[in-house]
Amino acid sequence: MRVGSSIWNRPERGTRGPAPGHSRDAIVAAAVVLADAEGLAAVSMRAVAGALGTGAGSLYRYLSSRDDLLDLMTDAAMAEMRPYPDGDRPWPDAMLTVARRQLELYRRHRWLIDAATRPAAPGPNVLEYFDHCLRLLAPVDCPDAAKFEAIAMVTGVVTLFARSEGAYPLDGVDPVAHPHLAAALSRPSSAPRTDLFDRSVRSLLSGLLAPG
Amino acid sequence: MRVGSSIWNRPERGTRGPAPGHSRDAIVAAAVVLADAEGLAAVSMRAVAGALGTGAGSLYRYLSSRDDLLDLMTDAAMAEMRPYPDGDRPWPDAMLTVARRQLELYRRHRWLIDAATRPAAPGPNVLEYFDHCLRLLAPVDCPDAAKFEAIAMVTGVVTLFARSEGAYPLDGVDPVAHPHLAAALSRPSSAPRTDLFDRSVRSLLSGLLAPG
DNA sequence: CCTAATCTGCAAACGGTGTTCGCAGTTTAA
DNA sequence: TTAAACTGCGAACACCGTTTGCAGATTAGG
Repeated sequence: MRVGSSIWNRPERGTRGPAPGHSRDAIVAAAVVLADAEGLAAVSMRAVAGALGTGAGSLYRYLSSRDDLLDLMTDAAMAEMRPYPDGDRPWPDAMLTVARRQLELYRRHRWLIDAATRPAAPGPNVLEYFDHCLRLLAPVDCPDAAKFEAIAMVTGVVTLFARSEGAYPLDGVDPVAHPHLAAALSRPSSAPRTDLFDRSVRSLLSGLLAPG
Repeated sequence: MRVGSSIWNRPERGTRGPAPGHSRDAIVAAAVVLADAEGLAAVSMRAVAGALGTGAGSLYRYLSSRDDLLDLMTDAAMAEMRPYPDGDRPWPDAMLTVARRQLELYRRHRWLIDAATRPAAPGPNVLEYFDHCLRLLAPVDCPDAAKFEAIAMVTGVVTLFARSEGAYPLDGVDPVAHPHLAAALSRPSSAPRTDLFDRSVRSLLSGLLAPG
């Protein structure tokens, strides 16, 4: 994890040579279109290059790996988190607003769930996200480390919810082997709780950011 | 998601033909050893077959795809969750114990973080896990749906913690672009909170399982 | 017991992937 | 003007999951 070799501080091109026919932004934009339409697995170097009318090998003039492309895609999507709410509301409300925006972002770009979960060096828009969350948490009286952890946990919970929205329901459970499970599944489900997301975020925040 | 074609109710072999030289369990065990040592990406059909002294194509006599193998690996690892705690302790303590066991499981098999996150039909040991959690939550007075959601959320938070333990620290943040972030990173971190995991799980449980 | 159906192991092949490399041509710095 | 550095490109490499065809072994049914 040498920061010097990261995609975020490597220049897009040198000063010599002919003008490049493409750009990082154009490549990333094409990859995002592809991922939105057909999922992250469809984002192959050949497919992205094909969308730009070139060959797979040519992309390596702009990126050093497919992982770089995924990092750039992730950061480009995080730019859609703007604008961030002001700090004039109670901080739990403001954080919940940010979390909701993020959940909508994950719905808009389902591939982000996988792309953002991958270990990677955070790009400028991810850093901006962290920075704004810290700003919203400024009135909270607790150690910085706890704030970091709380932000990371809220972010993670958003991904959990986004993931769960595409999950399959349980079915065909053996009532002998798993009695409690079968019983719970056989009971008619009462009214769905629409506020599950809000409750999760709020209880996590209050639990992790208690003063001390 | 036809349950009839799932790996969990397909017989391992028919009645005719010579005795097979391998077994699903042996294949899964070899794959787990490989994943423990070199990660999930190293679990290729060729590598697993090589560890068993055969060819990649031969594995398809026992499994129908690599996804099947990953499903079997996941369920095999979940078997290590046993034994489950009794229901004679307060349910938040019991659930926390289960969550801690799961975190240890994820530390032992880091590949499980990725394998279990993948959408898949739950195997018998995963169903058993759910069943035991529901048993522990039997004294709680709230809808079954809320219990399902709480269990899923606790499970997800465990994966979040397991993932975060392998993350890289932030570094080299521009104090002009991200003032709050740079300030928080420059302040000396106080004593680490060792009870972050417990607090997260407990606050989630209390927030999601409030009576009603 | 014999035949036919079925299974096993194996090696080769297919289409796909990310990535590297060499080459020809173009632009710029010195 | 020369040399360095860059561009695009296509072929190639080493993998990957999976399919297929075949020889040999086993078993079920008559």
